[in-house]
Amino acid sequence: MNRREEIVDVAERLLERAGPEAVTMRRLADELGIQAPSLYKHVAGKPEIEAALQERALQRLAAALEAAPDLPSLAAAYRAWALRHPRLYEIATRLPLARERLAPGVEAAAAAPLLRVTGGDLTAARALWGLAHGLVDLELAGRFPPGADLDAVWAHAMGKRVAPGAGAGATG
Amino acid sequence: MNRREEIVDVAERLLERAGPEAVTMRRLADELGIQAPSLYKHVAGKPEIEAALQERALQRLAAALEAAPDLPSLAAAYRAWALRHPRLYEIATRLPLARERLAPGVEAAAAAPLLRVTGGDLTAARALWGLAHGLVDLELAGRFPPGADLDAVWAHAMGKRVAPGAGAGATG
DNA sequence: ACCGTCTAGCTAACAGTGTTAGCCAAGCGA
DNA sequence: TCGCTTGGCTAACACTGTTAGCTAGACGGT
Repeated sequence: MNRREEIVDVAERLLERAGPEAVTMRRLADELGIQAPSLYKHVAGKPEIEAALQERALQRLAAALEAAPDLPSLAAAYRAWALRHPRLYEIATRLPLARERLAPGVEAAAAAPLLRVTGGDLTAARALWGLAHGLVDLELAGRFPPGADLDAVWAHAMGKRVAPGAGAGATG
Repeated sequence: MNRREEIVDVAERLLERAGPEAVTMRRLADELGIQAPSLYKHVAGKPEIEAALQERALQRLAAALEAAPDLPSLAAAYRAWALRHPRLYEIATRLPLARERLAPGVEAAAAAPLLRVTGGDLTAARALWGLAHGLVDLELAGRFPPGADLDAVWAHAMGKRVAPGAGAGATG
């Protein structure tokens, strides 16, 4: 339908299949059978495409966390989604949030599952987010030594809590 | 002395003063009064420069953490250094570790302060790193809402621990 | 049926990126 | 003095995002 959405679709496929450096204006145009400058008839520039991808990634992440009933399963879901969609996770998380371009409610929707698990405690939810994000980010960057038992790290981190009154639980 | 080190020096200054997108081969050459291709007489390519910067950043971070006696002051030192040197922190942490190019001991030196604070517990140290890194990374990316009380988040996170038997402590 | 306008494509071009090839002057050891 | 190595140089290539300007076709109004 919308050519703009078509462009973002292609960008998302390209990002997941070939990595961020493959998401190039000319490559996008190729994939659509047009020339690169024609993209600018539908999109202001590459940053706008990236912002659209970021919004999608946040929505996907939020959807993946929605079903988790408690802290351990939320942690597992968070990590699992990030590992399955590393490029999307990166773009969701590394890019400074373009809050103006972002459709309203997207940020809140992504935050909701964390807040639910901390019983509405905002500070605890932010700490939990930091913890989960940090572990995932370091794992994705290959920063833990090759043999590191990350399941144990997650279990330890979530078991020792961050959220008040949550129980311990193995993750993988 | 070594022209190679001179190049990395300039790269570091440029990175901190003008941001990563300013660290360009031609800009580096300009700063040294030579032409860009001449850089390749001393350096294999840009990735090598980035690896050298990453190594430096790790050493600087390790030095900043060295003096911290306990968990709360370590957390404060970690956050303070990252906020004061956001570009260096990024390059230390975002780049996949080029372990071969890295001088031996650098990684261990950066990890040591965390391990000390967790009483040698490797799993706890990794969880702690994940927590600190996640909080810092999200803060640097501007991902917490404008009014968020991050001091409280740090206090909560570190107070509720991750390391066994550490006490609570305000951070800012 | 014609006229005008808007849409969505096109080519050519620009400034910038990392990088390679090939030339050349200066220094230095045998 | 010869020859080699060092560290510069210019020119060029393939790539990046982006702009200007042209044009074919569709659509609506008179």
